[in-house]
Amino acid sequence: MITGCFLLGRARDAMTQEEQQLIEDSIREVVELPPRKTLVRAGERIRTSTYLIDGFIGRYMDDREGHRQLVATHVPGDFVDLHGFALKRFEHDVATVGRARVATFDHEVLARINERHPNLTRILWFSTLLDAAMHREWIFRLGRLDAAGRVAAFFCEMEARLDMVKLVDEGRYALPFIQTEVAEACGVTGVHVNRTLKMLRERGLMTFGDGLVTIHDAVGLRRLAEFDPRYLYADSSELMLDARDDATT
Amino acid sequence: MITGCFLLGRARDAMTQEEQQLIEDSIREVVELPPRKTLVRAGERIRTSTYLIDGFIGRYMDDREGHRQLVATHVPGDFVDLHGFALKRFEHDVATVGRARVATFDHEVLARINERHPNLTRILWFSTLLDAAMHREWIFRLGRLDAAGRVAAFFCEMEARLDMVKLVDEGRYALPFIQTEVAEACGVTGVHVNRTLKMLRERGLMTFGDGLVTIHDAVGLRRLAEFDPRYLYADSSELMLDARDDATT
DNA sequence: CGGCTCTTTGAATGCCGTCAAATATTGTGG
DNA sequence: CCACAATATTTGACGGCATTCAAAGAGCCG
Repeated sequence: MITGCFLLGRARDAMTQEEQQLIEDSIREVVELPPRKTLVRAGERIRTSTYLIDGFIGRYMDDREGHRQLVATHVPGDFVDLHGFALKRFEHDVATVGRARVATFDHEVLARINERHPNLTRILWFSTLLDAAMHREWIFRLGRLDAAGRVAAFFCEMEARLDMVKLVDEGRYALPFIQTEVAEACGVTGVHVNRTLKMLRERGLMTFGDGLVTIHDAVGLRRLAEFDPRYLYADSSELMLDARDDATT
Repeated sequence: MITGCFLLGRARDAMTQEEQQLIEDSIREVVELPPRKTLVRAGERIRTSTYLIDGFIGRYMDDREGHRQLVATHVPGDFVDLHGFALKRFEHDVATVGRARVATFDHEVLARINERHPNLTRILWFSTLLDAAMHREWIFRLGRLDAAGRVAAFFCEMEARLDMVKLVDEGRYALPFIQTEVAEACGVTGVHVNRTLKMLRERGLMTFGDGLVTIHDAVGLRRLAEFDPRYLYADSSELMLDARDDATT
């Protein structure tokens, strides 16, 4: 395994041995990226897709005054730019948060997979649908929750997603974000994130500092965030098997 | 054409004659639905997908107190539940807004398409990616725009999407929403939507009442909304052709 | 040590939510 | 067709959460 990491982290269970091998053989190269390195700018023609092996990547949109909104975050095991295969252009920027290691795939090989491997295509499709499910959850949070709920939800989601790829150790996980970046994800100001973190700390729910998150009261934090991890479809293998039922019917 | 409407509205250009026919032959039935009819509830096992021929459909999530957030809206020509084919369960409800007419597809036939028609599969995949692009735009709006910007953006997006399927006549289009529903889409209260609409009216930007939207100053409205329609990929046929380039390379 | 970035805290402003009530519109049954 | 209820729209007053502006402290690196 040249990636040195679970390829397609969680989707892996749904894939056959050959499919896993095929994906791995399709990698063009593996690259190390520095922090805050922009991979794709809005409007550029995209010819490769990126798989995140290690580190964190964000998708950003700017308002007229240049204020950023983080519209998605990616954790190790995410096929970050898979949708670029069909969209060809993004309406947003893509950049690393901390340092990251990624594998790149040319669109020609994805086109070949699309052409010849319908089951694998569906798994890839599924992984882009997960992104959409997370988007919907964020729409809900930004529309209905106050700052505390949003910030709590952000850390709950990161915990749940990182846990799926074994990057959480007893409620603790590394997250190379600064408070301003959390703010950009939650649609609040950095100052207010700071106040909110203080409140979460004082209530004994969680702490965040130096790129390390520690969740002390997962139940309380999830209640504040109205967090229900089902939207992450952690039991995706079950669902994909369901899908195979359809196929053979 | 039994649907009496453009099938797959905008994606149609990217499809061959046979592909269009195949989709049409895959329809199980066409159904009329009353206003506020729930099609799918969160958590239910989904076995069919819905294509919206006529009317409007929304996707809803509720907070703990029962307040709704509209996380997506669908206009005629949208393949509303296509992602249900791979997800099998939703984390939200799906319901009509006004009355609607839909076509339903069994997942078995979608599985067959997935299995045997890679190009058509990619087009369907693409259409789910458009939903995700719209989700991202809404995340940006909810995170960065004030109430006026969000409400303006809502009407701008509806105008642009309905225009693609020829449902806009000189800046006027039918939209069977009440103010509360606009509020649920924009993450503000109904009362405040009312004030915002008054302001938009007084500034000569647009009017909304009795299910009819009239845009008087599209440029001004779009500026207020920071609206750039590129995220809707209206030139999708161009992009899909690009994709075919990859395939034949 | 000095400059940089990040975090933390305070004070004042303001946008939007909540509560409340009046008006307008739609729907229903007699 | 009217009466009445239910639903939508509109407007006002008040309060609170979050932004903005400002500045002080903390950590890091050359």
